[in-house]
Amino acid sequence: MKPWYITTAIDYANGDPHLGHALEKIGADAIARWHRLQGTPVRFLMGMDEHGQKVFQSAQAAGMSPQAWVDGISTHFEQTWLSLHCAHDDWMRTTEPRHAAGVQALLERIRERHPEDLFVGEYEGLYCVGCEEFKQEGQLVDGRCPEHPSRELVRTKEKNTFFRLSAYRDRVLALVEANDAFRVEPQIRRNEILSTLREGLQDISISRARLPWGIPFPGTDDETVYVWFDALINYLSATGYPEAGWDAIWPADLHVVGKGITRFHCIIWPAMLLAADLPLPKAIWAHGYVQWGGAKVSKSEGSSVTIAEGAERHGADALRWFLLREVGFENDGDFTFERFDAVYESELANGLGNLASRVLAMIEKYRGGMVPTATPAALPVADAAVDAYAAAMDANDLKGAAKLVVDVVTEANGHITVAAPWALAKGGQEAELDVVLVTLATTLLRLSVMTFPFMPEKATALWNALGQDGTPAAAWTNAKRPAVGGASVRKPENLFPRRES
RNA sequence: GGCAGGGUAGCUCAGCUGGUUAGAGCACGGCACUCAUAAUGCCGGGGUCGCGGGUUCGAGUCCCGCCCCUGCUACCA
Repeated sequence: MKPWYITTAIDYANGDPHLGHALEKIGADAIARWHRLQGTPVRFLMGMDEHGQKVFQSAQAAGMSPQAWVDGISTHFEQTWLSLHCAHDDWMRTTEPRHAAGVQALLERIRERHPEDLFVGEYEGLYCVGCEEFKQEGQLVDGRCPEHPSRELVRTKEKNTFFRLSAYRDRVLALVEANDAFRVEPQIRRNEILSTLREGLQDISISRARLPWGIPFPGTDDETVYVWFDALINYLSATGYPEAGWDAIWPADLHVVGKGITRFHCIIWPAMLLAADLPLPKAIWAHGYVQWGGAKVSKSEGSSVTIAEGAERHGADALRWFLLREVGFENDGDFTFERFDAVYESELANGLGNLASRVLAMIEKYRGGMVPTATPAALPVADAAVDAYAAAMDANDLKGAAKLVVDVVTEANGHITVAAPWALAKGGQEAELDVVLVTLATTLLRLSVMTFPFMPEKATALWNALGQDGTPAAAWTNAKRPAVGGASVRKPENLFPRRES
């Protein structure tokens, strides 16, 4: 059975991972876990983009070989994602031989199927000797390189191989308009892509002369593949392409990317695949950015919170929860410690954590730790939340799904007040008390399943506290029809301890 | 400049095709309860709905103008 194949953008090996990267990986991980929750085999790809001018320069500046430089960065990124409980199945690095093989095979395939789409042309631009790279008009300040204002820019010509992107404009436009086999989401991003396509496309240069740090361009002496063209292909090369078996994984079901790189994923990448006569990914999801006190967090130089600081505050799962619940996976959102602390305390410590604590304590106190086998009472919000949650997760509405979790917690707390189990115990109303306790335990079981994609460690702790073995990783049927009657519970350490202060 | 999306309580946001006193969560104040992580539940204070016109019996919700914010308009990655 073909796995459900999800990818994140590969990060450029030229700096440290920051919260902006983290949102993407965590969101994609939550989506991957949601599919696994339903028993679907999933393949989750993450990785690193390790070629290009800037990497080469950074390595030189650090006095290292490019490979040693990217080796260190790759390890650092992967460890960071693992520490945030992102459970990828494959870690692709564009400096791996399997990737170079995929890139060259794809180029050769395009040349074979549509030879007219690859042609030699001349690239002309303003070259800064200080930076050793071409500058765009928009990058210039007073007609000079902002990094080296004392140097003259040199108008230079370079022979490059071009990809006839313009030839695919109509087909890509039709696909994006149809929004069926190839979907661009959310809609605001789709609209941007549509307007870009309607304005028309230019052919793009896809090779670089004089840059040794890259994949050799097939059929040339000294050219390397332009880093973006190379990078996009990682999604395909990670399937093993062109080795047998790649089509058991490809096409991707979802590429998760940042809103800043939709042009590459929604226009260039499908055009490349069309040129190669290969299937297109089913969907692209472009998330927004994390801001730090209203300012951009990405690309800045440590002026904002680090991932380590964020994870240390209340734990990795709490950081995951906050990013998906408060920042969100569609629009931009703000990260502040004030907000993080407030959400942690109200929703996790006082909300979910305290609910688990009081319910488990009552089951221990009134029933010796055994969940009664009575039939649970209906809780309208919780019962409806299961389907609503599934719909939200299917739509990548992680914020909405998280809100449903909070709604269920709120309803359960209200139910306790109304049912007053302590009064039932005092009055000897044993049957009624059984119903209340099994209803609450059932709700907790549901919550442990629903929170698993967001907070896998905490969800598992709750699952185990309810006497369940293993993890809720594939337990969606238990959310729909939870059965905990007869289970032996044990109250765990506080799931979400309040902060000492 | 063009295109797109926004500007609603201290903060984060809901408000569909215009209609009774503009809503939620957090924060804040009061009350209740005791199973619980001094948690929870109930009640309450708090808003010129960016600004100015207009249409209408009636506009946060439609039209015009203006101000402000964000993104896309780049072969940077």
